Amino acid sequence: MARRDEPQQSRAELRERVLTALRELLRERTFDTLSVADIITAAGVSRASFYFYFAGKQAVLAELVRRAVGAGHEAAQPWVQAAADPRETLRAGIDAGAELWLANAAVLRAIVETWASDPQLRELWLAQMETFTDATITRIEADRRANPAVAARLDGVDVQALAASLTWTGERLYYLAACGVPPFDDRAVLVDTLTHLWVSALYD
Amino acid sequence: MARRDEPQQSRAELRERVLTALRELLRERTFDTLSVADIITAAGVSRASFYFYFAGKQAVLAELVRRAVGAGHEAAQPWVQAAADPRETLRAGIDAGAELWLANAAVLRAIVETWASDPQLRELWLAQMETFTDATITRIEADRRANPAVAARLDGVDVQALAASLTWTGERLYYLAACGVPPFDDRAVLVDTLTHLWVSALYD
DNA sequence: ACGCTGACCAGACACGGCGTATGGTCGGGC
DNA sequence: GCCCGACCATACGCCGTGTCTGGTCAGCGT
Repeated sequence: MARRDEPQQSRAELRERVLTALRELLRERTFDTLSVADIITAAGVSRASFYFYFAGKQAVLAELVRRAVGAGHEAAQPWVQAAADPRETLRAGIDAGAELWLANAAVLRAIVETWASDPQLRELWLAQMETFTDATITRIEADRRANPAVAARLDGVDVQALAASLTWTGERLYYLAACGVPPFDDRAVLVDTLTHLWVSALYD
Repeated sequence: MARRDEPQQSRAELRERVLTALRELLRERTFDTLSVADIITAAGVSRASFYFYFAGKQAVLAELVRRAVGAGHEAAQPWVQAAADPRETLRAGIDAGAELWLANAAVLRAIVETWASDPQLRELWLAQMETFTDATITRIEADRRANPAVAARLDGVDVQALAASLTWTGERLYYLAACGVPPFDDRAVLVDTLTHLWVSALYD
C-alpha cells in the first residue's frame, strides 16, 4: 500500500495541496460543515500528514486568510497615500475592497463567521481590522492637518473610534454582500452606500 | 428514583427552567462551548424532556433572542415617531440600544456569533435587522418630506441601502462593545461614534 | 380504592467528528 | 546497500448529538 497517487509531487507541497483543497471546498460548503476528513480526502492526504503540518482546520483557514488579506493592504494604499481629492481615491479604494472580497469571498466569509469561536483566528482578524483602522487614521490625520474644513468637521471627534467603526462597517457590508443578503448583493449599491458613509462621516 | 427535586413546580414551567438556565450559562461561557448536557444539568431537566420541548440548543437560543429583542422595537420608537429635532431623539435611541445590548449582552452576542451556521437563526436575525431597517426607512422618508435640506442631501441616495447599512453598523459596534473590543468597550465612545455616523449620513 | 394517562426521569444507544498513536512503505542521500 | 525522513492506512479513546427504552410519579375519573 501507501502508493504515491501523484508519483513525483515535490515534498512539502503537500501543505499546498491542503490549502488549495480547503479553498476549493469553501466555494461550495461553509467552513463549519467541513470536517477534517472532507479536507484530507479532497487534498489526497493522510490524516497523520494533515496533523503534522496543521494544528487543525482553523490553522489552515488562518493561513488562507493571511494570504488573501496581504493583497488588501495594497488595495487601500492609493487612498492612504494620495494627497489630493480624497473622494475619488476613497471610492476607488472601496471598490478595490469589493473586488478583493469578491475574489476571496469564500475564505473571508469563513473567517468572519469563525473568528469569534477560536482564539487564534480572533487575534488574527482583530489584528487585521486594526491594520486597516491604523491606515485610516493616518490618512484622516493627514487630511486634518492639510484641510481646515476637515479639521473643523472632526473637532471633538474621536478619530480612532471613527476610523475603527468605518473599518468594521466595511467588514460587515462586504460580508453581507458575500452572503448575498440584499441590498448589498448589488455591487454598485454596496460601493455607493459605503462611499456615502465614509464621505459624509469625514469630508462633507 | 425520579423524585421531583422541586416538588410542586408547575408543569410546563420546565421550559422556562431551560430558558433561564441557558441565559445564565451564557453569562459565563460562549454558546458554541455549551453542550446540551451542560444546559440540562443547569436546568435540572432530563435529556428526554429537553428534546421534547426544543429541537436543540439553537431553538432555545432562538426563543431567548425573540424575547430580548421585543424590547428593542420600543427602544427605537421615540426616534421613529418624534416629529422634531431628530439629532437628540436619535442619540437617545442609540443610547437606548446600548442599554438594551448591555442588558442582554450574552444572548445577543450568542446569536450574532451563531446565525450564520443555522438556517432558523439566520432567518430570525435577518428578519430582525430588516425590522429595524424598515423603521429607519420610515423615519428617513418622513424627514425627507418635511425637511428640504434632508431631501437635498439624500438626493440620488438609495435610502433602503443606507438604512440597512446604518442598522448593520449598529449591530456590529454594539457587538464589539459586548465583546469588550476597544475602543467600543467605552460606552460613551460607542454612542458618540455611532451618533456621529448616523447624523452625518442623514442630516449634516 | 383502583387503574389509567401524561409528564417526567435515568440510562443506554448508534453515529460521527476530533486528535493521537501505531506500524509500515517508499524515495533519495550517503 | 542502507538508513532516514516523508508519507500512508488504520484504529483508538474521547466527547457531543439526538433517539429510544423502561420506569416512577401525580392527579383524576369512576
